[in-house]
Amino acid sequence: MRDLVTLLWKPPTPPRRGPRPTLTLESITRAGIAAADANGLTGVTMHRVAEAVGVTKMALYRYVPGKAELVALMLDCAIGAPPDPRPGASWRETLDAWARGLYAGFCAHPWALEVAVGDRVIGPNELTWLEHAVTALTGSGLDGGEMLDVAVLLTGHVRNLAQQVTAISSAPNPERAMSSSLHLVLAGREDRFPAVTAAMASAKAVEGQDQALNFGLARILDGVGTLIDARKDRVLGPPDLRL
Amino acid sequence: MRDLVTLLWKPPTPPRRGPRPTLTLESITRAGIAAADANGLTGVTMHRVAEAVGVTKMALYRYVPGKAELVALMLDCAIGAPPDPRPGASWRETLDAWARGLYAGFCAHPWALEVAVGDRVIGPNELTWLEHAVTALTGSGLDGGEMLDVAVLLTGHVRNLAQQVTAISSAPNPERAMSSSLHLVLAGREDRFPAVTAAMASAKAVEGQDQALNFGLARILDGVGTLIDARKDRVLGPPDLRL
DNA sequence: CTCCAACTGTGTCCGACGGATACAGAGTAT
DNA sequence: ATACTCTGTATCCGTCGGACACAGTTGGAG
Repeated sequence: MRDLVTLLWKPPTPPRRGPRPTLTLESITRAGIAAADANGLTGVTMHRVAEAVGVTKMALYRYVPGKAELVALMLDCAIGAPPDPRPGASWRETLDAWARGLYAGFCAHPWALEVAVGDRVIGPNELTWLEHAVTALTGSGLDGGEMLDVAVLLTGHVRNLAQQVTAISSAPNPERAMSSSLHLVLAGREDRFPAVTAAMASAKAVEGQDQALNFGLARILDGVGTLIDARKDRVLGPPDLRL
Repeated sequence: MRDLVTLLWKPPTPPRRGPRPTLTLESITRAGIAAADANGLTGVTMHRVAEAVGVTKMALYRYVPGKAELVALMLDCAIGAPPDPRPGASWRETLDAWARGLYAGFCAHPWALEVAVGDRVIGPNELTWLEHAVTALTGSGLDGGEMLDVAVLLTGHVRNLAQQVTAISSAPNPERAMSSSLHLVLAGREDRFPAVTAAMASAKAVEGQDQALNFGLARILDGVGTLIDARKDRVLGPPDLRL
């Protein structure tokens, strides 16, 4: 059976002999994605996926070694390729758009959040996302490790926020939801958690669902900006203009 | 059966009649944590946990409605209470220590990372962590929503980094690992991902495992600091001293 | 053209797991 | 002492991932 690295990175080669495969890796992956979008990751069953593409469960194992590999394929396919950056844009603009694009992708496929964790083989689409982020920072004065760290930082924020938003929107009553379970638990215990209680009261409903995303993004990019400025200061003297 | 909110928030009340329960919610939770620490989340089975505490699988259902609730209890118990902040410390110092403490907790229980996602009932320990973060920011000039956003931002970064580190340390050869799978995939494809290739080459092995944590933490706190300064400027005029 | 090897999809089987239900025993209140 | 309540157990079921053997199909070698 083909390795996961091979599945992700090498184009599928049709065999020379025997009956033609009736399925495609991509059709299976698409079916899995559809199932996951509809019913979440627990809704993705070998049986269900096979049914969706019109074969028996065991036929899938001719294409994929197991469910874990299928899910990995689904992840890279669902995330897709990053959009081309606007030419001439600053590193900040580019990274901002980059992060929002990733955010949109995760919001469209909430199950991907549960999958994109831990030690896993990175797929071509995912690596292309990383490539774009590093490219945006190339020439900024940061070293390689710092560029990768920035990408990690942004990814983490995006994933965290996407989690929060999908959790809220999948709640029974998304309109009034705004961390309803937090309110529920906080009720009657305000004395034990005064700061959180005050913060929640002060936050009211002014927070749109994208507010936290914007906030964190601005904070992170501000922090990166000060680092870049500091690097430039050390090399070129005080800067005469800021972003 | 007791609700998850009740299990998390109300102390267990021994019943009035019938035989004494041989188990404790806490002993079961501890056994689950031990199993998860040893074999990961998939290693946590009702059967195994029951075996560890010396009863049959079904006996656990007298204490816990199901596996999901058990895992929720395990999470709140494993995270534990946050350490008391050093009195007199600045908001930045406090949040820095806060984040590092959370990081240590997640590193000690990597399975918790897979669990602390999505829409879930928050437990007392987890809420206390949040309370401490908001407390550190009280009086800084940020409004409630912003304080909560900062906590979310820091949590996301910590979780992301803990994920990365536990993935690396659980790899077959942690010494040379440093994103070994990335190297593996990148080999022979340097032309397709030039920026990432260059960044990895420039990053070499100088990056300690805590480097990315420190980097992101510094960036985020820098960004928060500039916001706080901006708020103070607007209210009090230009500040005469900085942190 | 024939035969063989390679390959595909199917049916059947198994083990692990989460959970439901019925039941027997233990202990307390009356 | 009796009745009631609660505990732990044994048994059963459905679902899921996966192993395996088998039959049918296809293309290349003789």
